[in-house]
Amino acid sequence: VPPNQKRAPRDRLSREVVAARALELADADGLDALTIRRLAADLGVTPMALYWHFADKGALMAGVAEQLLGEVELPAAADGDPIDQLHELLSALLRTLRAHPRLARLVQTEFLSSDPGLLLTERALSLLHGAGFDPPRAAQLAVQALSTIVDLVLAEPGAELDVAADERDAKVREKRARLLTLPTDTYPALSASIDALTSCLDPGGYFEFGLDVFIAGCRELRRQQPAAVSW
Amino acid sequence: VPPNQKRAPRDRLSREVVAARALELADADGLDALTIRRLAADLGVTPMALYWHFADKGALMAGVAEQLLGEVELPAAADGDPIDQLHELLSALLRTLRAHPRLARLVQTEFLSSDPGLLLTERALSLLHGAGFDPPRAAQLAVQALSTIVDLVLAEPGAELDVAADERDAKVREKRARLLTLPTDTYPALSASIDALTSCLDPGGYFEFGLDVFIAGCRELRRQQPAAVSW
DNA sequence: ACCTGAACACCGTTCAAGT
DNA sequence: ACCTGAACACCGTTCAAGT
Repeated sequence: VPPNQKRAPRDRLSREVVAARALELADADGLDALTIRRLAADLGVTPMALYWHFADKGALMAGVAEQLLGEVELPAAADGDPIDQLHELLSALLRTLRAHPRLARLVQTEFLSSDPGLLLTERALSLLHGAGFDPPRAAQLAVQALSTIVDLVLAEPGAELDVAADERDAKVREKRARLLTLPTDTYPALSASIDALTSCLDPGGYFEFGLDVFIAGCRELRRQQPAAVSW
Repeated sequence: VPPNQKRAPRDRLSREVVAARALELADADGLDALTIRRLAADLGVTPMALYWHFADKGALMAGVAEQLLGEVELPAAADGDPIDQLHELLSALLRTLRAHPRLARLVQTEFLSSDPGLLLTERALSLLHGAGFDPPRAAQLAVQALSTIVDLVLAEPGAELDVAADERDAKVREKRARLLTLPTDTYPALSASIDALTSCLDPGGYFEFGLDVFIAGCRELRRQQPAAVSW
């Protein structure tokens, strides 16, 4: 529930201001709280006003995803190991998603629905091809790479992204409490991992390690690939 | 839209039959089509009847996830390389999710909310600990492993799991058509990968490769870990 | 071109009541 | 214990109308 700051009283709407406000709203209260009607009220306008700028809710969501992915600072094209460059590309995406963790879930399905998303995919794809993967494998790895980044953000221990910020602590405590009731004889490893599953002492290390698993997998599988072919 | 097969006329409801029918409904028409009211109508009962068996929709969803994860055939505990065993464990999950791809998205958030999910997590966790990862890293990798499997199912090219089965082909064609309009000079790699992004010639190979990336990453990072400690 | 207003179909859920 | 019935608050969206 954000401070109901009405925007500048009576200027015109546009795709950009609608998407930008939607992004703020979802940042604060979560994706599920982002409804046409709430957003319209927040913008001081009738729900139907939004339908002038977006065909339907799906288009609005795509617009929000576009806005978000537009914030990713694509690293300059360089030479050197393509897998190293992929690592940097994914880090750039990660930085943006970490700034808007509640929107990560949305982006998951919208990488191919806007220019910034397509550009990101293009870069990943081209780097993986440069690394020697054939077209279907490069395509698969590109998608999997982006998904992995999204998942890391969504699964950060203790983040609880599906509730509003002020309910987070309560939800974490409840989750911990439930895990603490588990019988330690049937769930020994789990019982010993409750802390690690419900809080993140070192977020930097968490994200680095998660990204490294994927990158290490790519490096390893590259060796088993035939030499690069042009497509 | 499934053939509206009313169930046996007037027997009692139970958590199990409700969850089972919900699973069938979501299998056929997708998760978004699984509403309390539709499910109730399908079961020949008032919406409110379901609230006797489940506290709210979230609990119903958790029940469906439990039903689904209960179908996973956990491999017998064995000795041998723990990472090999993890591979088998993940393959078992993959088999179940491939049989119910539209439910994969649901399962993503419910691994820790039912016995079968907890057992799966426990096994993964314990194998990763056995492989030499410290508790926080083992916990992270366990979660990441399960997420990776889910993502592979969700992202299978051409699956289009968010629409009903009979709309799938139309949606794939539309997606292809949109990608085909992209300028090939700014999206060269993407333009060359349209087939790979919209259809899966060899699903078996797709899933095997996707799983291998993760497993290879685990093997690689294990070397950089200190020796196993007990916790 | 841009927005309002009223209406529709659908949703999850509460609360009281039936058997 | 198990289910119904009526009601409420909220959704996305259509359609006609205003300026």
